[in-house]
Amino acid sequence: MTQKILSTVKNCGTAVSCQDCSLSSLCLPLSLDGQDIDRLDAIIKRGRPFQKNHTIWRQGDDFHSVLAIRSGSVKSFVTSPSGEEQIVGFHFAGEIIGLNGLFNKKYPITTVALETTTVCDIPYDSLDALADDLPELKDQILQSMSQEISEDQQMMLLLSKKTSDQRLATFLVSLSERFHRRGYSASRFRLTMSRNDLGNFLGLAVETISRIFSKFQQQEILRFIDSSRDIELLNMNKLYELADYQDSENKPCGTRNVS
Amino acid sequence: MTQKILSTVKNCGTAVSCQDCSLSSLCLPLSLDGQDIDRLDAIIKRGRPFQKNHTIWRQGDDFHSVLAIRSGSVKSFVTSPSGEEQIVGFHFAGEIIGLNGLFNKKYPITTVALETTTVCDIPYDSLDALADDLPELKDQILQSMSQEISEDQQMMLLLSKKTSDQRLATFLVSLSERFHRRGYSASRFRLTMSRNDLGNFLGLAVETISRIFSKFQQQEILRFIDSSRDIELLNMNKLYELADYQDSENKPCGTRNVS
DNA sequence: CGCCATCTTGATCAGGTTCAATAGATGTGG
DNA sequence: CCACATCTATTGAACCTGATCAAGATGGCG
Repeated sequence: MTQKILSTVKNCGTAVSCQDCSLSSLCLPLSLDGQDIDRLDAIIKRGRPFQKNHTIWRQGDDFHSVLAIRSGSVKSFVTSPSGEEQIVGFHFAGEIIGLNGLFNKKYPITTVALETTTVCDIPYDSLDALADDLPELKDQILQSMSQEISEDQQMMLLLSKKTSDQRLATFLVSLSERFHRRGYSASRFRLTMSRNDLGNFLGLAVETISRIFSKFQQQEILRFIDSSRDIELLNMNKLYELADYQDSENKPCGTRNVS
Repeated sequence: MTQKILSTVKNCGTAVSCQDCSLSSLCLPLSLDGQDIDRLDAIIKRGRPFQKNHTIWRQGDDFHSVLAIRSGSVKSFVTSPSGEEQIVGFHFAGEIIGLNGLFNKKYPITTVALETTTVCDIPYDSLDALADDLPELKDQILQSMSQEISEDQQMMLLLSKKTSDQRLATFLVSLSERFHRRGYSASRFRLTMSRNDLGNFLGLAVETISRIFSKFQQQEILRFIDSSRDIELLNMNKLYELADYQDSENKPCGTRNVS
């Protein structure tokens, strides 16, 4: 069983239509018929890639677009008045970002590319007009925001109640499932964020992240391949056990032995 | 300057219409004209009060209604597979609960009354039908969900980065502003949740909450009147300073000296 | 009035942070 | 292409905030 791994994702080209895009079924999983997709297709702009560390938008910026990530990954964070930053999410190819800026007309978070990242740009004006005509589109947006709320609340539980081991295990399991759902390997992928970002997200110091990775390697729960960013999960059962994870019923089968 | 305090809120009666309800401007701040309000009014059910500790709905229950709280207060929490509970929000008179159950058709959280609580019940079927006709209603729902996301992300920052003192200060400042916005005193109100609930919400042990309240009293930042639930904030500036609060620009003026 | 919940306070403990030093990776220009 | 500079990751040791355990105090409610 050979599964493609994340690094094989390629920008599907700048001239391709939504209908033909390999991400279409993930990107906006709309129940739109052909004609509606064409309309969406017509308003989407495909820009040039963002470089690593490029700020895509800043907290407080006027809302202008929703983006579908075609390849690469980003982090999003809120900044407190005193300048402290809290990463509130990572996003990967096939995911939509910027939706919750729609209704205040301002982006509530800052979003930065973790690596070279290509996106489809869905400008606000056109989206708004389209959404007025298509109730299904609004429903999709609502669905997606509803899911975001649930995820954020799971995150509150993690930050409030879980130990450092449990936090990292939860994170890995959740990444694994996200990749699996999109057709990538559930057990082997690249961590595109730094240890610092990881610690920030999970409410832990960098050093703690490092120590837990070392411990997990020693316990043969996981290992790194070539670099500290390419990870292979060796004992999914143990990870799930540690994580006390919400969706453990849906865990991908046969993930114990790899590729 | 005498402001009504929270305990003076009364159920506005079971026969009153939305239009005449004293909460109408808070409850659903819809830009609905008279006719639309009448339609909403027609579908709202006004049931009898929930007793303290009554479970209004449980995580995973089929979605049936959105509720507008007319008087009283509730807590909402998520439960992890292993049974750990994390309170993700408190809600008071004039607030709407249950919206994010709408699109999975299941309530994603459990909601329990903190005291005797009366609500307006807006049944799902009717709401759904109404929302299809009224794009503004959907926009209101989106707006409200968008705000929830931002609040949850502020909460992530709090749980991940703030000290125990800062957490409690942030909580008090945020409660104060919520009450102020609804016309109640910003400096004196009742904490309807237990120290346990507070600790759970803020990611701290009960004992820690107790100790910080004691410390804050000693520093004359606040005091309790008659009981450990009736609080008066004496030094709002100090609280804001501790809290590093998002909306400190909007803080109510003249809240330093009380009533 | 008395019981059980909730709240407070004290003493000890521990998980995770901080500080510090080293090792490894990445990138740049000569 | 290698040498140097910089950024990122790992590991160790000391420390500290908040948790836990334990014992009273308060108070709401039958």
